[in-house]
Amino acid sequence: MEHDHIATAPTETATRARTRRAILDAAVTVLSANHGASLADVAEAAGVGRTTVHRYFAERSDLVAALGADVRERLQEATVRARVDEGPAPKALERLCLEYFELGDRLMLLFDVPQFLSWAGFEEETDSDRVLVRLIERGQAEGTVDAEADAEWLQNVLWSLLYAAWMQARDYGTPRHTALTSCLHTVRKAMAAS
Amino acid sequence: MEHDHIATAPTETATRARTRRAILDAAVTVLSANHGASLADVAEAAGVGRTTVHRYFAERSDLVAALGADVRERLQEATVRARVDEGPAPKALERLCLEYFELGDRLMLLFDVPQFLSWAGFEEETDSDRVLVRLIERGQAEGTVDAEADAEWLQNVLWSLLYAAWMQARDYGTPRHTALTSCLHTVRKAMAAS
DNA sequence: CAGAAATGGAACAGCGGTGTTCCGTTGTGG
DNA sequence: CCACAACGGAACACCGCTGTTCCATTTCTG
Repeated sequence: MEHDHIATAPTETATRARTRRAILDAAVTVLSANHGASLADVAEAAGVGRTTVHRYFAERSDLVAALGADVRERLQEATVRARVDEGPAPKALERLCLEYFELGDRLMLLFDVPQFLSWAGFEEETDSDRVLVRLIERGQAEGTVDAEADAEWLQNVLWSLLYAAWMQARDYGTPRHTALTSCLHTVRKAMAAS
Repeated sequence: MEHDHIATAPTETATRARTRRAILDAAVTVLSANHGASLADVAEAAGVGRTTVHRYFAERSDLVAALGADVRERLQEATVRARVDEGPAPKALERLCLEYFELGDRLMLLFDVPQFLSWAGFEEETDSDRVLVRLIERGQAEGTVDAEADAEWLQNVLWSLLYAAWMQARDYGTPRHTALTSCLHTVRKAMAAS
């Protein structure tokens, strides 16, 4: 046994950090396109040997877990950037959409492979999820967001529309900017107070 | 070789028709829950031997193809039942949502595994898809549906929301009726003329 | 009830992905 | 420049799924 990839305390080399990122990024691309892709596919996409992938992530589940952690981290950062507590709720929701949309393929993983986050993070509800629900509830209290709809449902609506927009940009040739604009338009209408 | 499962002309026995349905139904359930499920899983869910599954569908791809055909057929029937050409577009859209929602797990397959339909049916756009787009365009011409949004985008919106609603009923404990009501509410708002 | 239809299950070979080991090669940093 | 870290690739055993064959058993049907 005696794996050298656990990367514990000793300052992880810059080299290692780079290849690690390359693998994770490739994994996002490959796995978001095909959930059942083999590790060889990931390795090839990362421009790395299959062995090396195993050096960094002993088992497939380890890669998935790391992927989950990575996505969750970026989600967290995006949430912070959106400054959800500032200004009217609808504007904050737009900022949030914008930031989340930038997550790109990682968005697909979040949606398609709930195991990624539930498992890896163990927590069913991400921090970001809670932030989003609270934002919606704030809007409902403000009277700027539809209070007739359940906050959790509206949360799902937002995710679904983001997913739809990204898929439209990915599978159909729609330019990302166009898809995002449509998405924001619909989100605005769907969430607006009645 | 000499397979007896091709089920050509000779009036398919009632028995065979029943087990065939059992397998297809089980496949919908199992595969919608887990795309990578084995044929043994499908067989077990259908209360049938793995051998029997292969007797009806020689290869996995044959099962998938039959599944695609089945789903497309039901989609077609649902579309007819919705009488999309009658009355104002928004009402017709609601009827369509209602019918599509009843497709249940089959909905997930439609969404999650586009290959199912694209492949099997070979046609990228289902008949039902075209009907939906035309309905939306009719509404836009009538002035009863948001004309600022692209019809194809609104089509995706409807599918996404249906998906979200079904998922909410499936994964979270939300009663189907509640989920459907929320869904219709949001669809109405999202599609409404601005 | 007898024959045919339909099924279940065991058993088998083949395939592809996985996880691991070993060793030779590259390249990075002190 | 030289030692050590990092990597690539071949090779291996293992496992689960697949597709197929064969035969015994159950279940329709005339």
